[in-house]
Amino acid sequence: MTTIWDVAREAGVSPSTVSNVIHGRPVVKPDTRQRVLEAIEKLNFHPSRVAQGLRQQSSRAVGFLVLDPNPRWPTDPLHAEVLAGMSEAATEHDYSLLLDRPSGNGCLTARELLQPFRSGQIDAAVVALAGTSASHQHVLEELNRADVLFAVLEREIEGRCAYSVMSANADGARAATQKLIGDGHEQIAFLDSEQMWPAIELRLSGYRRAMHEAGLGDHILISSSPDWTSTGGATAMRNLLERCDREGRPYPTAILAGNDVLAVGAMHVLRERGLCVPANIAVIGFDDFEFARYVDPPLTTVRLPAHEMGKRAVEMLIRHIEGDPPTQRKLVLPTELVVRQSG
Amino acid sequence: MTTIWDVAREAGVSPSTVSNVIHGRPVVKPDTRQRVLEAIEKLNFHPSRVAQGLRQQSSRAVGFLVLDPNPRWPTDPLHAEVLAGMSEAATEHDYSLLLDRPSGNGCLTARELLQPFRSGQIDAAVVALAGTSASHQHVLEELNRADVLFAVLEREIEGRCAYSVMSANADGARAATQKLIGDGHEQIAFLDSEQMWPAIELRLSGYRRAMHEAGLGDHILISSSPDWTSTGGATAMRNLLERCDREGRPYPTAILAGNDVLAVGAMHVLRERGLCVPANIAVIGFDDFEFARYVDPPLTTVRLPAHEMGKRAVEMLIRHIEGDPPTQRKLVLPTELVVRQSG
DNA sequence: TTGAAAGCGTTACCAT
DNA sequence: ATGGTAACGCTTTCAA
Repeated sequence: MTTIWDVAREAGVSPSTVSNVIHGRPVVKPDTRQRVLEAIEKLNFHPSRVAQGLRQQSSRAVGFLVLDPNPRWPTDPLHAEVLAGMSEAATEHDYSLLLDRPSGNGCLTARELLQPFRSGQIDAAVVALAGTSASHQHVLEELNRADVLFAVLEREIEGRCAYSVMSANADGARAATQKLIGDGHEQIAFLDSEQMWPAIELRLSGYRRAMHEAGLGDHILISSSPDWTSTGGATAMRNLLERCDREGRPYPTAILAGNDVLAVGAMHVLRERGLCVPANIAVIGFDDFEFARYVDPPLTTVRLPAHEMGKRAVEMLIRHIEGDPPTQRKLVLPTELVVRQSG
Repeated sequence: MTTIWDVAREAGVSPSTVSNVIHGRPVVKPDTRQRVLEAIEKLNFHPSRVAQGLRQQSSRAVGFLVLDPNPRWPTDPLHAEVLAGMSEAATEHDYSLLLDRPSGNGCLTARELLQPFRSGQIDAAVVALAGTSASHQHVLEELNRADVLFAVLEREIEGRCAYSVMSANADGARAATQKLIGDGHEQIAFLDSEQMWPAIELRLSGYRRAMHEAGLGDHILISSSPDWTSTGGATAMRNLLERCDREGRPYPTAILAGNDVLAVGAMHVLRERGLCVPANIAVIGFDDFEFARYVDPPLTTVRLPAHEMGKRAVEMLIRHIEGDPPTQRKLVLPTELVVRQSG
């Protein structure tokens, strides 16, 4: 491996000078700098980030800590979009991005959680929570107690080095529900999942609120998918219809799905049953993922600024690391109802 | 930061002994080990991966080097699936996963490319190429010359530390085309993209071959999307139809899309024009991404073992790192035609 | 403006 | 079975 010593020797200077050149410190005389740069080029030298990390006690890397128990989480469009945003911000600031899914089957220890921080792999992390508020409370407490730097997605949080980046989930769900109510719907069902997730609690509350506000509290109807896949969404939809059949009550005339992936599965089942969207049942999704406008009929949905969330989260963390901590500890980005044809 | 020295002091032993315990070396006496483990627990000690990396000249990290010029690459279902597979394998072997998209706007230098290796951030990388064979040839040469360990996706490669993990793209495309021909289609168009990509060259060749074999060489018809999004696929489809209109020739009766994402956009346009799939035009996709079975009509497509490719690639690399290099330098995984209803 | 040397946390060798 | 110590490659004083 080529080291800073090799470069120093080649350029006839000391390692300190090479270091100064690398970091663009203005102390070096122009022609010395020139000699050093040439040596670097000639020897094809890259400073060891590892040695730098050790010496400076900082890795210039941020982690993506995904607590989702689903090992295939990167294929979830929302996660992917967040990741893309994170990657963009990291690249811009010359930070590395480390993927960190704790091997834990869900119930992970504080040790596991803190390992990447404590071992110096990352300076900070963006945390994607899974489970109910209650269940991940301890995770946040551990992170806070450990005094590590992190940003949580879709969840409020206090703490010395804690940031939160959210979107207006409740508002979005409320707006979507109100839209349906405005269209004359009264039987509006919500599709969520047994796999809880902070944003879903908020979306659910927005739906509930809108229903109550319209005096439709008695019509609140929820069906849960086993997971966050389209197949799960189909299952939830089927269960819902069967429950109505069994209880002899009319089908809902509108569905608000916890996300677009679920909505896609639900629409598939409706088509199977010969139910027409939106004529027989209106469907609204959540997230506005890439395919929302390409399903048939094009999906009305609540747009979530996922890319921006990832980007902003990383930017906040990097600013904090570089000694210019954002004063805004909590960022709430707007959602927007995108009306297409499904509802 | 808690160091190995703190643990040593707490347990009343030397750092070397602590190190031996950490690595489970059988030289330590059981009760010494016990004392050390207690100290580790008590002090909440995590060995610094950075220091380990420096000392052992190995980071226990693999990189995902994505040469795709699209910064939103993680949202591509195929990339996401590969990433999921990589993540799974990395986690299993206690390796970290580093995301590495060279900031380069496409034409990246050898320096940039090798930086993560040379700087000790990663021990090896999975490389997702973009562009034509010719255009990325130099990238592979640089990697080979630098003697770094890597696995290329969807591209054959020779080299001391080079592996390749492919799927049977050409076979898949050929089978899909033959299926269409068997169904009586003669006017079969292929949708590709100006953004070339190794697998697409193979898919295209499979299509061409099947057409020629059936004596349909004159009917080969290709329309290119500007990118690999559904919107691009829609554009390519529109262009194709307009070209037929302009030239007064009949529309193709079948479409083989370069991937499912493109197929989705294409089907959208067909629906817009009142063309019925598959009655008027059959559509076959490629990849079998999650939503393939949920579009309307459910998409016939060629399944690609993307998850497994990512997983196997990382496994090969790790075996090589750990001194047990796989003898098989090239892995070809099978594709499979999944017949649903679109074609 | 440049250089010498200590130290970041760990491991591997050589002693004991 | 355990301990002392010199590296690993870099940055950061401090001195020249």
